[in-house]
Amino acid sequence: MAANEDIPSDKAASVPEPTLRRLPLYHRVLKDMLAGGAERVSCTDIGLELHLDPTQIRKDLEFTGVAGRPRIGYQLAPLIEGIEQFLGWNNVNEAFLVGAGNLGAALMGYKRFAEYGMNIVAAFDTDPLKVGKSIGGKQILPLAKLPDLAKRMHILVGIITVPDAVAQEVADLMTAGGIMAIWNFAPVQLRVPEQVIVHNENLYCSLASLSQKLGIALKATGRTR
Amino acid sequence: MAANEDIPSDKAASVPEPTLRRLPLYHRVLKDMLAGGAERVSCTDIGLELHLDPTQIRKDLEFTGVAGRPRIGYQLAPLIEGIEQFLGWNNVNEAFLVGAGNLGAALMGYKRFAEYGMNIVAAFDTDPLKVGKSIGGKQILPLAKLPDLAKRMHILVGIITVPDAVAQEVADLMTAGGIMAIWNFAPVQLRVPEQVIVHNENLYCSLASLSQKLGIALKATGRTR
DNA sequence: TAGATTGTTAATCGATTAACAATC
DNA sequence: TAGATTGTTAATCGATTAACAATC
Repeated sequence: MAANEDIPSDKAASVPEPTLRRLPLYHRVLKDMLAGGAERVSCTDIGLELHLDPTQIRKDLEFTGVAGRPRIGYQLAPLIEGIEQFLGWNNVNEAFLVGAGNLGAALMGYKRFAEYGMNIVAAFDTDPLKVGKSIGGKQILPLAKLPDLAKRMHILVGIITVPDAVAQEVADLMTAGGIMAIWNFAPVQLRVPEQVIVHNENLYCSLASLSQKLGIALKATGRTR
Repeated sequence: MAANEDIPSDKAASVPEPTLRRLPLYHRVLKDMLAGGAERVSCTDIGLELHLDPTQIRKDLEFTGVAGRPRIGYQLAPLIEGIEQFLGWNNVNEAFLVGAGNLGAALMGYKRFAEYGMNIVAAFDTDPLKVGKSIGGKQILPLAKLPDLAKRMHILVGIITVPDAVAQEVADLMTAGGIMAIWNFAPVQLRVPEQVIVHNENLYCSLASLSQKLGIALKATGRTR
């Protein structure tokens, strides 16, 4: 219990989730400003753009290790670079996507994922009509080949965009293939070995929050549905 | 400063966002249990399923107003009903979706949105090749018609699945049509009148969080990319 | 009865916000 | 110089977790 050292990796591990989710927002704003010809930026400027508190932004930016200068603000270019570095966007992760339906195709078409540190290198499906074709320049392969290929290519990220009923099965194939992080779009609680990171993108949960707020707002203004 | 009354609408307005996002998870688990023939459930059971703390679940469920009984737990059917009631899933909101690309098509295909209180009634696009067709039984109409139609049909929810560059323009059309809540999938900060609720579904932000965690995990286990 | 579970109050934890000295 | 902005510490706020009496 002696020390509470600032081992860098420990520090990185302790980044608050909200900070992690705000950094990409700053990144985008900063890029826009740079494109607009600016060279420097203050937290006040960013805050105005995103409706966020400048102090919070300053605290978030501190995690990147990029320093600003009092009265001057931050140099745009190094700050952008610092965020990219911190979020690991320079080390691109290769990913396999399973489920070449509409959602899968949409993700395969997100050209800018590569800029954000992820590159979908292939897709998998069980539908014989889809296998063999390609979307956005990425081949669709038979699902059965996933574990072997993942191992051979050292793929560490898997994206699940299949119907609920088969999501667990797909997750099993992924972990069998050595995949360490799963981005799961199926509204299902996946059971995976504990070292595997799962990120659930459950649209029903987002929707619930949105419609509950709308309900409250309508009630407040006296409207009814 | 006299009282701090428990006006129901005030209470509803103060539901913590995390609670709002967990309730749909409970709902799904409870539905599964009901389908499996169970009649009652304890918070311990739910917690085991979702890897969540039973006390937290109990606190969340309290918001719905459904009471459990010590030693017995909650009756499944009334609890499910209570969550649906609380989240407003009985009052289905009609929604317009703009951007009939892959992502838009995927959302139009989510058959179960209706169960979760939202029904996409039509889509809009500017692409003449898409206008006039339909996806999932929903017509694709020319974007220019949105404001009028939204007003006439009293549509209150808009979903934006267009490319970044035109998202603001679409948001403007939506607010012009009286839309009160926007579910925005474009990674863009929308400027809207302050009474309009915006929910950003920024996949880049989710991705950032996932890949940063993966980076940490790899560093911890000594692996490199 | 004994013990599991609810409902609720108190303690902890972590993130946001405020305050302010340092400084360019 | 004066004043804006950073960096950092302290205060506040809100959510999670722990504790425990009530009760079935």
